[in-house]
Amino acid sequence: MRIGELAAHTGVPTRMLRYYEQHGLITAERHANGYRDFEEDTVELVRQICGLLDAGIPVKIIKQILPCLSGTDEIYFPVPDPEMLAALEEQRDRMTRKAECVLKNRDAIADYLDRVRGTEPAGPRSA
DNA sequence: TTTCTTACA
DNA sequence: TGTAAGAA
Repeated sequence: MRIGELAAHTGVPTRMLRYYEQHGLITAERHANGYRDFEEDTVELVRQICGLLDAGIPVKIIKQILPCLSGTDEIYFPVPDPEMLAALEEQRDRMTRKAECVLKNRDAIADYLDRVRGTEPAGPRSA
């Protein structure tokens, strides 16, 4: 599929998709006219990359764990390299802190909404 | 119309 | 990341 379609399927702007490709996060074939041709699988890959990026993981690290991403959301290292493990531990901690912050803000917003709406309806909250 | 590259804000 | 220009 072309970049526009991939963008439509993933919600990621073409600008970023080209950026991902530049950094080797995703790959694409080329049509005779120069247009990029992405595999169907790239849709899932882009979603995984987004998740990682949203979690605050730098492209540099993503490049390292990319070959360890299975078709789903598993991450495994056949041969753990100490440097990478250290980087991953740091990322894990950052994600933990970020998650706590997100939860905190979610509750604050949910609380505000409940009060503004008067009382009854408590919006859908997972936890 | 859509995409390409390069470059600036 | 968004947007612009010129070409295919």
